[in-house]
Amino acid sequence: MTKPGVLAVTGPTASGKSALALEIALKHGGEIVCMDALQVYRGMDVGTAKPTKGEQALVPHHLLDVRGPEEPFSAAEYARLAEEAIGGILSRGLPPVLCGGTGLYLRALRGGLDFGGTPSDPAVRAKYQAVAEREGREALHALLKERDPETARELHPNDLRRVVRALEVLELTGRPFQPRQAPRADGGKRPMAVVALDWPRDALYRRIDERVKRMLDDGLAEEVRGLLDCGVSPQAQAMQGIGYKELVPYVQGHTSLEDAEELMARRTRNYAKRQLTWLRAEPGVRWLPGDAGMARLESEIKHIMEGT
RNA sequence: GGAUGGGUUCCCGAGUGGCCAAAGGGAGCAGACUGUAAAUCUGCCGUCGCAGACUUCGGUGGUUCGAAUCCACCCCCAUCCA
Repeated sequence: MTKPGVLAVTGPTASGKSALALEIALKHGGEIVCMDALQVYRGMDVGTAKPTKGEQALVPHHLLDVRGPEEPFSAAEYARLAEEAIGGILSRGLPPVLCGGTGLYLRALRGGLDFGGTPSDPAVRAKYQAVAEREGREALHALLKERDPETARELHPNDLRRVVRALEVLELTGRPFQPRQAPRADGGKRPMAVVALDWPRDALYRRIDERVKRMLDDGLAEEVRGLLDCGVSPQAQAMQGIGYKELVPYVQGHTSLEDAEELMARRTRNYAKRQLTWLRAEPGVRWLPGDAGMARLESEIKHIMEGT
C-alpha cells in the first residue's frame, strides 16, 4: 500500500463543497485543510459559512481561525501554512482533503507559485498607492512603463493593485516582476486530484440567494455588529469579504436590510462567476454535477484516499 | 371630473429636431489573475452582419428634408385638487 494522495474539493460558493469534503474525510479517515481566504479569520463564522464546531469535532479542520479579524493575510502565508498542515497529515499516514473556492490558493498549492522570489513591503506599497491617488492611475502605469515596460504592457492602467505590486517587487528586488515565470525554488509541485462541483447557472444562483438568506437568519448582522463593537475597522482586509462589507452600512444604520441583502446576494453571484472562470482555466479539474454526491466518485476517491 | 409630473433598449436613468441604436450605472455573458484574491481588473452587451443594412424610445395619426425629441387625440402611472 502506497501513501495516500491529496484530494481537493472546490467549486463556486454555495456549490456544496464543504458537505462533500466532510463526507469524504469522514468516510476515509482524512482531515480537512480549508482553502479559503476568509475562513482563516477568527470571529467570522456565519458570513464565511465556516464549518460548525460540531463538524469540526467530527473531522479535524486546518487553516481555520488562524488570524484575528484585524490582521492581514496573504496567499504566500496561506501556502506556507497549508503546506505545513498537509505535510503533517500525510506524515501521520492520513489523507488530506483540501476544501475551498479560493482559486489562487489552490494554484499556489499545486503549482508552487514562487512568492518567495517576490517579497512584499506595505510601506513601499503605500508609497505607490499614494502616487496613484495624487497623479492618477495612468501616471503610475507610466512610471511602471518606464522602469519595466515588459510588465507594464501586460497590465491595464486601471488595474491599480497589480501595477502597484509590480512596482513594489521591482523596488524590493531590483528585478522585473515577471509574474508568470517564477517557478518555485524548491521545484515542488504538489500533485493532487481536483474535483470541482458544478451546477446549472440558474440553480447555482438560486442556491446563493437561499444561502444569503440563511446567513442573515443565522445572525450575520449580529456578527458584523459584534466585530465592529470589538473595534474591528470596516477598512480591515477581513471586512472586505462579501457579506461583511455589505452589512456594515446596515449595521451603522445607513441602509435597509433589504438593500444590504440584495447587494450581498448580487455580489456573491458575481463572485461565483469569477470562481468558475478561474477554475475553468485550471488544468486537470474533474467537474462533477453539484448534486451528484459522493457516489459518483467512490472508486477514484478510494484510490486517492487510501492509496493502492 | 380637474391640475401637474411622468411613460426611453432586461432594470435604473440621461437625452428635448439631425452629431442617437440612443450618455451613465446596474444586471447578464465572456475573460484576466504569482504576497489584499470573497480582492483587483478587462471586453461584449437591439438584430443581422465586413463595410453596411434593418427594427426600437406607451399607442395612433400629424408637422418636417429629417422626430425619442414638436403638435393632436388616446392608453397607462404618480402626486395633488374635487
